Amino acid sequence: MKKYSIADIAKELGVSKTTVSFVLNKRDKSISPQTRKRILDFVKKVGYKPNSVAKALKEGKTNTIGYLVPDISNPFYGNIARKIEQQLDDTPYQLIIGSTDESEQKESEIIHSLLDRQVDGLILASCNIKSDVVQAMITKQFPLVLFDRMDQDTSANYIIVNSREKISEALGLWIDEGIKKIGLLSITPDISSLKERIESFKDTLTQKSIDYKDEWIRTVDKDDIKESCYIQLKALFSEDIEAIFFSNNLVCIETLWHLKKNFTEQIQKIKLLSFDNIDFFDLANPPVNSIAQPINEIAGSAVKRLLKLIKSPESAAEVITLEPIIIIR
Amino acid sequence: MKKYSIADIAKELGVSKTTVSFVLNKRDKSISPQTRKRILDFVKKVGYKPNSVAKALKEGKTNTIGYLVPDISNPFYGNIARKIEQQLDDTPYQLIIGSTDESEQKESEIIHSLLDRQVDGLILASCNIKSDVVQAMITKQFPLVLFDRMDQDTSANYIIVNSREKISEALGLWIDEGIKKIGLLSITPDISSLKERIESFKDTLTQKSIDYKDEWIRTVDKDDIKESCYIQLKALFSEDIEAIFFSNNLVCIETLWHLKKNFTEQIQKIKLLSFDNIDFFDLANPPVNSIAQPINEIAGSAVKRLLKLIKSPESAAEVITLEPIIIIR
DNA sequence: ATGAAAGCGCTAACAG
DNA sequence: CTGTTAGCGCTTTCAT
Repeated sequence: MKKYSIADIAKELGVSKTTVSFVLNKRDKSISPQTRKRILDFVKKVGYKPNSVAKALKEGKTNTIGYLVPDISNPFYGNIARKIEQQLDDTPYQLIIGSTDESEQKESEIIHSLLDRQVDGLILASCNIKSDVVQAMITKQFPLVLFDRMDQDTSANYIIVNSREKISEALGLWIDEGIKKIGLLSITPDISSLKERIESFKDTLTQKSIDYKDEWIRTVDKDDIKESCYIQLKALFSEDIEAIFFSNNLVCIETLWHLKKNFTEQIQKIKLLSFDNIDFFDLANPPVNSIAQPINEIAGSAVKRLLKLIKSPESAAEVITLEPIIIIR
Repeated sequence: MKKYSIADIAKELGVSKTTVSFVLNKRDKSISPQTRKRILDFVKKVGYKPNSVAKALKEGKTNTIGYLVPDISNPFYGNIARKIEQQLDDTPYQLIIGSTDESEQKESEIIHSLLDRQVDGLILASCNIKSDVVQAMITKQFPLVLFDRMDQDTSANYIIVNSREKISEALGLWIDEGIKKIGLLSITPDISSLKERIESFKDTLTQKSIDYKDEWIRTVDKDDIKESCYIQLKALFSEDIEAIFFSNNLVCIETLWHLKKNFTEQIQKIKLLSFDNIDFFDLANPPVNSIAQPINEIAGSAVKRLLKLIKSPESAAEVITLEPIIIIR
């Protein structure tokens, strides 16, 4: 079964490439029904498939979009990938994915590769928005949607989640119950969203006149999560903390593990609230309340915005703010 | 900052495209050092990047490979995706991913699209290996690696996991403890791997002279997991089952949920073993033993085999069998 | 209603 | 050591 090109078909049928191309692209108006039928029949018979690479070269458009995140196997990014795919389902676009491993170097390499491949747009959770590559894309008005992380100094198209109010609301629930000693555990807060969550935590407590000590706000070293988390937890428990807020699910998961292995006596007492939901929090011991990022909306807005940008790359930068969802268990 | 092509560079520098192309592709041998330097400097200055689409058209090779699975947000497929990416890291290849949703129709559409895009190879967890598209790829010797599912009638390149022995071994542990009444819960077993796991279960019990009734082997309807799982569990518990083996993690997770919500009295008694590991099984109540598929090896073998096939597509079909790992908790 | 031909950006065989 | 040129498969303008 050889591979047919438009030229092959044209030759075999004794017509011109133009005619074949017209028929294939439904610019039929000017083609006689007989010719059209002959072409269509032949195409079906030999199972002709257009070569999208050639088309892409000609049209300067590949109908692919890039999706670049720190780690595609992280459920948060994985679920968004899935939703993006679904959004793209009835468009001609297909997704190229990449994981950066939080390495700026790797991010830059992949972006370059994606750009060389002429992707039509990019959805990116960047580990450094200030990097040359990212800044260059923005300057050149390359269709780019940033999510999950934000840089205040950089005006661009963002999809961000407003953590402030929901964090305040969720903590308020505890405070209403009479809980006073609330700790915070975060992974090294080197990206904007984590910092914001920590700020919101502090602000909420201040605003609701709940005292807290700086020792109750602790950071887990991201290069040694297990050990570091253990140390921080020990510190928190020694202060008789009643409840812990986690700036993301990584530390919370680790904490659940330590509770089971090393702090069983705490399980009945401690209350947990994590930013970023995972279904398993429902089954955990103790159950974990969470503030879930709206995966569907993030994916939906990102795609919608990106397709718009691909159509009109010069449209003004826009920040889309989404609300997370509190899940009480 | 305009976009430069090789032709532009050649013109600006008063040399020919060939010269530029040679320099860029390190076929420098015949180019004078001065010319080379001039070109290299200019290229760096204007930030020239080759257009891979044009290159792909010319060379008939896109340096992309497809990864098509039922659901990229499923941790099993997500983790494999990640590992594949890592394997591909120091090759020129990039991954295009897709989710089929277990729909043959969707699978076929995406495969067509990938083929039109001239992907150089495909790693596929097919929902129907007997389908026309898949069979056509095999016939045409398109570089294809199948994993996770197998069709006995189809000779092709497979990466499969040998569930038999480890299932037998893991069940043996229970039997040695004196456990006699073991049930099985599976999602509708419409793919080869699930069927094999169920067979292994039966064979093991028979071989070890452990009686079981057909009512202890139950199927959860995949279109209504929650409700159906509840019904099947009720049936199992009414038979005073002591332990349950799950053919994959989906049903096991659902069961953990039901145990917590509807069968709390069973939590202390029941033993669980699931095929497919997730880290959370460690934290679950009760803890879940599991038989983990060797994610790294699957990804590694798949990539290795595929790259080989891309180089020599006519090489004979090969079935690579990997061993899972028992995790006791 | 149909065809000829140019051109997208690149590589490489061939010529000089 | 460097340039000319054809061609990858497609779309599209301009002729006929």
